[in-house]
Amino acid sequence: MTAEPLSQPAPDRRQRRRQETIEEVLDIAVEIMATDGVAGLSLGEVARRMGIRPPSLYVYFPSKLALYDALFARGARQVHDVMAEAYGRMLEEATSFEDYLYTTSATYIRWRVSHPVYSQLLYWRPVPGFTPSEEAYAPAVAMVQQAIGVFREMQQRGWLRDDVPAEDIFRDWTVITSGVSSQQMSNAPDESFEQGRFTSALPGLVAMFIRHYGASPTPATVRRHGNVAKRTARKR
Amino acid sequence: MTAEPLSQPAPDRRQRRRQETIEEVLDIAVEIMATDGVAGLSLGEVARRMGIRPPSLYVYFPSKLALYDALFARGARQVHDVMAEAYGRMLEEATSFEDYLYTTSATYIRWRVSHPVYSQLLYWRPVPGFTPSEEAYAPAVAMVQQAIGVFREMQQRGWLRDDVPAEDIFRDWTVITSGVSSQQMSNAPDESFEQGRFTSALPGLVAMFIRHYGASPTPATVRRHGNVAKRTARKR
DNA sequence: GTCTATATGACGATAGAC
DNA sequence: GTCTATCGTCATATAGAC
Repeated sequence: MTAEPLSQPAPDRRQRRRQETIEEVLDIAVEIMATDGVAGLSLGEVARRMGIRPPSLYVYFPSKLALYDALFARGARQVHDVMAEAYGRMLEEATSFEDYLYTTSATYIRWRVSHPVYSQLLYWRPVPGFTPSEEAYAPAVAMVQQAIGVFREMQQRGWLRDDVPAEDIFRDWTVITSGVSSQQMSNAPDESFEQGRFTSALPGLVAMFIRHYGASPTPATVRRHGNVAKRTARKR
Repeated sequence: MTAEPLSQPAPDRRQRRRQETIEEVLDIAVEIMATDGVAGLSLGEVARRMGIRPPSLYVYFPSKLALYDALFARGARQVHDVMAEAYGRMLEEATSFEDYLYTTSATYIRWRVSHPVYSQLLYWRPVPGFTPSEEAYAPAVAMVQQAIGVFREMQQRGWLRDDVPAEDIFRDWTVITSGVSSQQMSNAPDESFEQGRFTSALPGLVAMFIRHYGASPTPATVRRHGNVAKRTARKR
């Protein structure tokens, strides 16, 4: 019948405090991986930078692999959220397939090159013995499904060829986006998205892709979504 | 004045024996990295599999990083040699830019997906603190220069647009080849080049690339190198 | 060139006191 | 939830005998 004594914080407050500590561990882990490599993460170094002793970390993570899994989950959720926002917004705002494709893929590539640690953990699997759990991986699956759904919508708008399955067109586009990200991070990791020697090739690659996969607009499409005539293939 | 005693082998023979041991170390190191990850290589495990003790390895490599450097050099030289052969042969045999581009890039991607360990070491740098020496890196530089030179030759043959620098066109093409390699190794590393879900997209990507960067053949070009009319952009 | 012995240290993880 | 103490393992690397 009495209120919670001050020395025993309410469960939700304790929970929140715990979550804050977990976030701090993840932040510091990312910092360490940025300098020592993804596989160079060590619990001792995390504890040292937090000003605690290594065994205390086991209150929050049962093992080092569990920490990697939490990092994977965090990265997958972040990129999912960023892309879900971009997909949704551009579905409303895009005036052409070129507009849609450039904006969303620039968002994706910018995230990857500005989060190289997550990018390596999520896409390159450099940690021996670590495989992400199904829960951690789920946002990545959702992101792909949403992206394919948007490509289908593009086909229905008449912005995209519909004689090829949306899955295949999307697969080809992932080759481009992952190629730009990979080349930029491998060859010039210190260049920003704006000045990168590979990221700056993106507009040209979008144009190439649309010349191949873009559909000629019907008059109805033009009326609904504006003039996209510039996308039409030039005769050589 | 006397011949070399049997217990003191001639210097060249000793040298050869030494080189054989070095090659064995490299072979076993690759085996270990294939299962334990590139960063999971350990000298103790190498020694165990060779049936020797860890200190004996220091006769051949002064440090673990030196071993990584030798592995990098070996991989860079291998892919250089494979590609130099392909470039040279296709310069003579190719009947079209499509023919040239598909064959050489298939060679490159096949090497990468069938040598995932070297591919990670050369392109993803997963080892904390390791940077390849200039000598080890040299074949990679030579390979890029040769490839750009071939693209220039393609421009002179009239197979490739010459209103864009060969360097830029080649950069765009590396985005495609590294994208296919990266996606295939990340998402389905156990699929072969022939049946891979991304590698099998290569012909379509070649077609897309040529639709954008291919040049219309002049009559003289056709006379010299055969009919390439099929590469001409279709009117939509 | 190979060995034994050893220096030196990090690592992940657990037990149990407070 | 944090600590001390510790276990067990493995690592790279060196010294010096044979």
